Amino acid sequence: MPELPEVETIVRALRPALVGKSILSADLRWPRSLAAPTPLAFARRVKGQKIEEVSRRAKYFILHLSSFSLLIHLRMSGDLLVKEGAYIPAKHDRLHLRLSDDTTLVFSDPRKFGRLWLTADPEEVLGDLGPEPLDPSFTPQIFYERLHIRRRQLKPLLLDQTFIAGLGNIYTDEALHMARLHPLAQSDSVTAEQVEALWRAVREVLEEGIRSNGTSIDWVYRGGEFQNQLRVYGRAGQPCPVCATKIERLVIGQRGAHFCPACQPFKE
DNA sequence: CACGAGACCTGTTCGC
DNA sequence: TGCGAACAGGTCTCGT
Repeated sequence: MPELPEVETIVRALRPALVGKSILSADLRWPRSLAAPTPLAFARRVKGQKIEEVSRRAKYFILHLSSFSLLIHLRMSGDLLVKEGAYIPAKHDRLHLRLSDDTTLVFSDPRKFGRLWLTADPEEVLGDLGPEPLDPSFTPQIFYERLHIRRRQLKPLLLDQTFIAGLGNIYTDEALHMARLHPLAQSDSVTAEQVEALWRAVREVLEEGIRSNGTSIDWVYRGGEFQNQLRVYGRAGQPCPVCATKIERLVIGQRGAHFCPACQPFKE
């Protein structure tokens, strides 16, 4: 589920419920969700830690603890919620953190792809991430340079978290459509004007997504509204909102890519 | 370096 | 109704 806007939505929702609380105990219900350290060390180190702040980097949720950072990547189906009082574990719960105000932070993850890291040095996990697209330091000039250093198809490149951090399958398709660029276009052949359009589109779809509290589709529902504004994602066969041409779907890098063949013509 | 395929997982939906 | 295939918001690793 979660791309940058969904993770940002969760951060904003959970921050007031978590900051200032202490962790009384951990119940790791699916050990393989934990990337590091070992389950035993995790339980020992996390106990008694105070939650100082909650933030996000790319699609990573970050709990800043007294002496560690707990990083959580939700991958395809992960979710984080805070439950009040005595809590009955649910089927897909992978971690419970019992908190000092009689609440429980629950990491739920049906597909078990999500990962947790408890580390004193978050850079070990986050170090290879590319620029944060909504950060002021991410400029069209930097974007142009990065696009032109390599020769890659645009769609897989935008999904590459070392190239740009936070985009996933929905928002890349939406951004490429808004910028009128074909998902298979070569990164080093986009003009400065096209880069400018893509730069603006990436930021616009992410900001729109955040304003809508993210996208909720299928059985994973978070209360977001952005699914009602999708222009191409998941709309194969339906009319393009701009020109009414039928949206097409291609598989690129094993991911579905949705685009309008008229608005996003393929050259070369 | 760029790209495709396979793995990791469970659940839902679609076609016959 | 049943049953297998396809598909799903992500990322890693391996082979060409």
